Amino acid sequence: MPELPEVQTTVNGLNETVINKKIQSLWSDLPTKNHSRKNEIKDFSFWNSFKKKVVGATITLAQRRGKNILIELHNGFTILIHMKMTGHLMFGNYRRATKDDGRPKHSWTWWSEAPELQDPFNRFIHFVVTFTDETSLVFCDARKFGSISLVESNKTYLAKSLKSLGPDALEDELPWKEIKTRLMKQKSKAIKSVLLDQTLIAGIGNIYSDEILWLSNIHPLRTPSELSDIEWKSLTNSTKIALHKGLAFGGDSTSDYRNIYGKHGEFHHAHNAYQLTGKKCNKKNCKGTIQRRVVGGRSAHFCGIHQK
DNA sequence: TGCAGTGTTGCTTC
DNA sequence: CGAAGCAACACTGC
Repeated sequence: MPELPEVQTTVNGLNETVINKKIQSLWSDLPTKNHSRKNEIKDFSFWNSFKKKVVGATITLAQRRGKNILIELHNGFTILIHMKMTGHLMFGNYRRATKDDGRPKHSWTWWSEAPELQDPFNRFIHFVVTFTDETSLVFCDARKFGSISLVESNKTYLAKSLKSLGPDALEDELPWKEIKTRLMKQKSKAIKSVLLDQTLIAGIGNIYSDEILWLSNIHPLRTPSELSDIEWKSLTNSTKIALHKGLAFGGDSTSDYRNIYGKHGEFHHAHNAYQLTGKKCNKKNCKGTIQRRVVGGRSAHFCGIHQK
């Protein structure tokens, strides 16, 4: 489930692999006629105009805003990718699978000789950028929730998915007072839900919100209006710690996340709360047990003893 | 076997 | 207006 650390890991990988590569061709099995998602490649007519603008272009830079990936091209356009729940990008020597690969066509559309890129999830590759040197960037997305679109690079602020984003959760100059002011805009909602609101602060998802609240000793049902300044400072500090820890572990592969080289992240071995229902709380001297409870339609995992 | 659960976002409904 | 529910999709686990 790509959240800020996973998206940043992917963006770092893109900058290590695809910069200055020229796009030779595009393939996708997502576009269908008259898809309701206009301005995404899922819509057949958009896919045709997308190809016209992107084929022949050279990649100059990859960036992240919240959970969005921006791939800038030299020709003034930027490819916008959101991985949603199960998406991930991988780079390598891929080719269309053939009968000789010994696998049923329907379960293995693209193939790579590299052992680390031979992943069962590869049967969910739905979008492929092939470069002039015959390497490829593939987008793998089991549930097809991901979105791919195109914007003019100097008008990214107009893109629907970007214009309403709050400040980035990893922005260096984001003091606790700023976070307090932003999150107080939803002062009577559960803090768990408020942390997930991308318009208030961008990049936090369900995994890291659980970890942040566990670290800052705050119960997920507390509301912003109840928090003391000490707790706001703690929340701010914990946000940085949890996200940097996720980054240091190369992201979280609880679900199907892979980095650009096809490797798992390791953060799911380092959780203190997320999906640890029934486990003893790891907090020093805490006798609590992790419990699960639905908050604002999402599952929250927390320790009912030290999170108050 | 069947169905709840899994995350993210945006749209619809009340 | 805001909150709640649902759709997009596929697979896992009970």
